[in-house]
Amino acid sequence: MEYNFKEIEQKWQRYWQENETYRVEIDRERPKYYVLDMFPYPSGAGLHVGHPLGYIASDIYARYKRLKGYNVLHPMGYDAYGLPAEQYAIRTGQHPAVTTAKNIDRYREQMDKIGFSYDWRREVRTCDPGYYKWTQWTFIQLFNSYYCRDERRARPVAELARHLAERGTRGLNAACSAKLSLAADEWRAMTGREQREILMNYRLAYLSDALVNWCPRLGTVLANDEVKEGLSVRGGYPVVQKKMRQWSLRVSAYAGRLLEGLERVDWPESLKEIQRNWIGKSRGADLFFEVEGAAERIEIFTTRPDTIFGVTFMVLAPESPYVPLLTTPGQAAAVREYLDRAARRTERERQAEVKRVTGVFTGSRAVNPFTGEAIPVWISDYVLSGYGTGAIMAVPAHDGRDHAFARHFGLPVRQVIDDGQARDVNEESLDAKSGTLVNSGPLDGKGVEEAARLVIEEAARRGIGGEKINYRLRDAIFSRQRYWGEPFPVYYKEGQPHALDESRLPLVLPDVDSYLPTESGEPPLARAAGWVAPGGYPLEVNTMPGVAGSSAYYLRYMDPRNDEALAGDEALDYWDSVDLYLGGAEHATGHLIYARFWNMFLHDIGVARRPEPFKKLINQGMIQGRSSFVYRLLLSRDGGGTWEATDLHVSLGIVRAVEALADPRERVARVVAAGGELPPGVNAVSFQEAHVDVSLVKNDLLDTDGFKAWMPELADARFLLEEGKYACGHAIEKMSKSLFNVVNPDTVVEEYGADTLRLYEMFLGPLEASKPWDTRGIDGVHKFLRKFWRLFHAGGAFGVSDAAPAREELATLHATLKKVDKDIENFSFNTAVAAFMICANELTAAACDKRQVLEPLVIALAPFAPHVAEELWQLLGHRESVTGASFPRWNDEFLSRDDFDYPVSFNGKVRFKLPASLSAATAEIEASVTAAPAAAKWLEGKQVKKIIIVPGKIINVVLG
RNA sequence: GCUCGAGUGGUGGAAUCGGUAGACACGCGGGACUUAAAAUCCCGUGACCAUUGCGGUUGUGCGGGUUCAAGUCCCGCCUCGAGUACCA
Repeated sequence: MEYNFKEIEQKWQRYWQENETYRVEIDRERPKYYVLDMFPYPSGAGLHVGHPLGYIASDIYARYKRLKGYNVLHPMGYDAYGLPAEQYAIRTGQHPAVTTAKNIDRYREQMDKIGFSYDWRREVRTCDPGYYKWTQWTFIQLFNSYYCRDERRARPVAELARHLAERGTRGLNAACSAKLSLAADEWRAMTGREQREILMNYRLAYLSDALVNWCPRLGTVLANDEVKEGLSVRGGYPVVQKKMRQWSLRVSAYAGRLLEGLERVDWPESLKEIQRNWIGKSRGADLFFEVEGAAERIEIFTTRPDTIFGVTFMVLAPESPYVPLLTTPGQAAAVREYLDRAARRTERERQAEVKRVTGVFTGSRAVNPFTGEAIPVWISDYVLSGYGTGAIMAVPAHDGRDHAFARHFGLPVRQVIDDGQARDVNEESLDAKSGTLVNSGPLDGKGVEEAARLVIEEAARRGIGGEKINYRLRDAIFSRQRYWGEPFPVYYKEGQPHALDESRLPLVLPDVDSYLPTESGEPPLARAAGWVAPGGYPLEVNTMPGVAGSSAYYLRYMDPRNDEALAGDEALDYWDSVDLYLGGAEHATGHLIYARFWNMFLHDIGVARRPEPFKKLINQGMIQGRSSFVYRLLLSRDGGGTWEATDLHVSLGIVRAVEALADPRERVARVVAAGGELPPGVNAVSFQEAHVDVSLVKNDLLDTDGFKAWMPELADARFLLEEGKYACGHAIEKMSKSLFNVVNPDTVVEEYGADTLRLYEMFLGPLEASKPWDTRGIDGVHKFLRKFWRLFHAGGAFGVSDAAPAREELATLHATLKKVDKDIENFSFNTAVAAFMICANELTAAACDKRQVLEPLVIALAPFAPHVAEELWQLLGHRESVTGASFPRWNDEFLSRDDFDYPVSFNGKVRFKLPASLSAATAEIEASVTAAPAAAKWLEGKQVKKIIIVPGKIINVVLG
């Protein structure tokens, strides 16, 4: 019987569906394990072979854990809100829900063909009202919470209001947008409206006028992680800074906890490093500078308080609130001109011109609190409004950027730190944080660290500053001016936002007649008829960003149909948190920060059971495309002045040979020699490289008939072959439709089967590595499956022997089981597949058909190639599914074969275990030691526990 | 610029704790079976030298170092990739 993968795979996929084999429920008798994939955005292009890489790996692990006896939660769903469906709606008028549902069906169909063990009853879609009810619910909890720094957790805003009523801001240590100081009676004297305005500064979801990334082409604001190098990540459109009234999440309040939490999770070090840099903790001081002739004090943040005696000027960000307060009438015109120019520039332009120094003097002077010296206050866009206080003290001698500014505007430079090397700080700044203080009055002679400490102490004593820790992480802009997203559960009363009553959730996304902004520039939701809360109050017309729906979906999978809570207590207690999360590293500064923040908040309010949502995380690499090329011959009759195209396509080897020649006549002759017929008068040849659809290419050889049929204009194509074959060129590029290098999993499944696809994706290389999809080599794993199948079908028909296996056969089996077990635990799936291949080769060579050997191998192979495993298991006479949850066979007994005294490890290394000392060694070992006198000498008098030898050579000696 | 990571045959990659470098697979060469093809199986395959025979030399980006022993550890470079980018 042949290995008929098509029949087998359809049969078992149907079986799993009909029997709900992967349905999972809470089971207190068994330990739980939660394996999660990052859920996909269902794009119109469908899945290509790169997408399932992580899904296959997590599926193998989930199946393996089931065999180990765990109750495995392994769900899948869709991040269904997003821009492409909305843009498609704008173009075609088709409702994004229709587009999305269609794409989801296609994704599901493709995934089903690969044989995943998801519990599909738990599927979630972020655009489903039953799902986003809880996204909206969480938003209301954020709106009604503030962050208490003393308790380091979120607390109800109602408690904050009580505190303000009793004691004002005294004794209050809370994350806040502004520096507020308020007495209790002041608070009590306020109107309700005024009080709400104050509270808005504390809420974890808050509305404020913020400087935001506005993308005119997309017609929406974007969060920092959605902008790269001044362009939108989606589409690559320019972004400008704009002041707008927007919702934000107070992620910055959690910066410290987000940083510390990284130490408790098992994530790739590189990913943690990215998050650490993004959170960007820096330790320093904040200091206040008086301004001559003004009541205002300028607050700055510096990491270098030790350089305070070197401050020769100050700089404000153009958007700084100090700017209007400190601009003198004489400078007003110049300042306005500078601000106008700064505001007009896109982020991209601003970043491109980093090296160009620009700025303007405010006319005001500040006073250095340590020297009493008056120093000018400037404005420049090299100071960012979003970091620190948006104002700095400039120390040109010890900061490169300040130095460039001082040089450009002729401001003084004063060295206050000496690193012991002769240098001129007028030429180049000395930025290193080491050396001895000079020109610094009482600090002279001190080291940098000590000086910094003394300045902070002195500032604190005088009430003009103190130690300060600053984070780069900023609050997340949380509203989008788009249609296809969660509506905010918010209405406006007297111009102020109020949270909708929870009983009114979900607030369902209404239909609109157009997905474009209104004439007055309002988001599409403003078009919805009757978009008002009870009482006629207008509802919010912004929608939430993508991260809203993707920040707690892993909790919802635990209890996806619960209408009373995000997830019930029983489910939360049992499933706890995600044990293994698999996804791409590109989400490091987006989803993976927001999800941690969101989860920490849900933990604070008693929903999530752990502060960290994802215990272990693995990044699967990207799969790139491998493009193929054909080479069309171009010829010229005037020595290369003008070229004319031919329909002759030349095989790669000939192209290479011709291109290696410099002389045009030799090149022409080479083409003719290869069999190319050229019209008379041709005196130069060249080639035009063109992408060819990779489905027409196999092992770099072109299917020439298929090529002719590919496009009408190629129907008359002719070929210049090598040994009867046309060889294509290739290059590694992004997998993309326009490069004709997209490979769909369906076509691979069609040709080789799902089990081959699964094995091959794993065999391609380490999970974390980025690698190109290269179909050459897929035959190798397919051959393995056929070989494995044949072990059970030695005489053509199925048949295994119940005879006792030989020692060698058992040794092969046990080496394989051990190796595979270890490799799965280390997520080294490529070497696990290799171990199966070695095993199959050895058993084939031994013509082994013993049940005792083959049966355990079926179990071990089941996580990787579940379809063929099920079929063989059934042929072996079992009724129970080998991949079902009720099949926990992968235990110590299954693996423990230490009783084998074979001194053979997997790579064929020979290991002899010796008793306590060398004197007890066998004569053979002594002979080896004699053959290596240097080693023997070194061994003299040492207690030896173990010696590893190869013939005539000692490789490892373990001392006792 | 700063931070992190990686460089191994013709190719993808293995060597998991410092212990026979190149597992496994592709490709390539040779052979068996076959009227033939497919499929399958066997042998060879880092480079150089020697092949009448065991074999010898060299080899993991470059230059040093530690060690009985280095792809692996240390120091200094080179190249490539990723993240970030005026973060005071």
